[in-house]
Amino acid sequence: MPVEIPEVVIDRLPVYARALELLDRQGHAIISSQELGDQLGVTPAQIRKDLSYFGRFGKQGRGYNVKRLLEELREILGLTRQWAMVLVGVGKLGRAIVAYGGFTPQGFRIVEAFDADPAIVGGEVDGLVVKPVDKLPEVLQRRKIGIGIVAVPAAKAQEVIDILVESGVRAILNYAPMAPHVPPNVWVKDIDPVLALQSMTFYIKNLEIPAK
Amino acid sequence: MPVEIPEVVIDRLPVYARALELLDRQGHAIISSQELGDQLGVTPAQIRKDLSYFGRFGKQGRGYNVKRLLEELREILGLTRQWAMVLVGVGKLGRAIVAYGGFTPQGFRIVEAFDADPAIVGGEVDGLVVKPVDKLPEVLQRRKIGIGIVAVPAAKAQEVIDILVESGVRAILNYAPMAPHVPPNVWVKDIDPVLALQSMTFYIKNLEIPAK
DNA sequence: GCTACATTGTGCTCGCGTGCGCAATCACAG
DNA sequence: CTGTGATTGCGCACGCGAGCACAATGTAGC
Repeated sequence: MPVEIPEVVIDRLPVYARALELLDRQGHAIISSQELGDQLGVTPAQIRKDLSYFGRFGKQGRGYNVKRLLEELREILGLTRQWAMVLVGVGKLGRAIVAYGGFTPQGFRIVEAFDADPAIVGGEVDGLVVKPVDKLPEVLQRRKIGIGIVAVPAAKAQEVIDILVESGVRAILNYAPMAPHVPPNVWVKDIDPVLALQSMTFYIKNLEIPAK
Repeated sequence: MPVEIPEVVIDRLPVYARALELLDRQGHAIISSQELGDQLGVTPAQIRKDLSYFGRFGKQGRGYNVKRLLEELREILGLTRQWAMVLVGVGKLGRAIVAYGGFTPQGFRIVEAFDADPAIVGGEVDGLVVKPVDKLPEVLQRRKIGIGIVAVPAAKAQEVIDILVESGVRAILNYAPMAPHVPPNVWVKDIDPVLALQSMTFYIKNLEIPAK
């Protein structure tokens, strides 16, 4: 089974997992690819094809056992363990990220915070003492942390990313509005609401009356 | 020129625009597709093909005039005007979004804020008085606002999205962790850091020592 | 246990986006 | 004004992902 799995497929798996979590909480024991597809806005064939990369989880004539499939997906995605993360950049955005309650229930936890500004270093955010960026390599390697969150100004971001990569981080969640350069064994996902807005305006620009 | 333009192309244009802004600020007057591609991590052919959907902006043997191309892109994307937006959901996340300084310099401004919680309604955030969600349709139609930001709990999000759509909103920036349903003439982009993390763990799950 | 029905798993096709390769074109030097 | 060098614009081909369609298979009812 050494078939190369397309990245788009991997990107969809967490979406399926989330839907299954909800279905489970709602008490649904079984679901068909048709129903799941309707809920998520994808074709049933898409779902079946995606899942078939990893095994045969369904039963003909019935569908998928919700709990079972959810567990399989969590296993595939590596979500059965806790993930420790470091935050770099404890400005306004960084503080909002720390305060964001969405990570912890999914097993992601920020365990260290860093900043370059001496005025911020030493301070406390949500129980974490902010450390200077110089200490990043040491702390990362000692604690074997694999995920970094970048919330520094765009101009400083590549520098920070380089340090994270050199310190052994393998996944980066980048909030800085820039295009990161990383080696092929490191994964980056950008969180960029402005880019999202700027592409949507293309479609609506002719249809909206300018705001005064 | 009624050629259908792929959505992926539209998604890349803001990325080009941002790079050009930086180049302009740095004093570069001209840039080739090769150089721009190197900076952004895309192939030069990609950039040239994308731009060719909209016109001929370059000069053979030279490259692209940075200021000129930036202006063209801003025009294409509808970024030459101000965009008014409404925020729905003034909890912790909503407040962080209002406080986020990245929208305004790009011409996007939150001009109204709504919430369902009576304890929040009437309060003030960043100069905006929070209004009850029942007032959404009225305010949206009167002020002709075309963009909505959703920052309510997942369970309430579809309901809010339905109201936004009915009230004439054409673009939605969705921070709720769910899969929205909208008619084909409405555009949605999801901002979902957890999904981003959950797909990256697939690639690094075998390589990281579990955090204790 | 047999029949009718539903839904999966998958081979295959189709369409679209990506990138190649080259002709067209522009700047500049001499 | 002609030659050289560089870079664009674009026709075309390739590859990959999405979805169709059907055989395989499990379930439930009688």
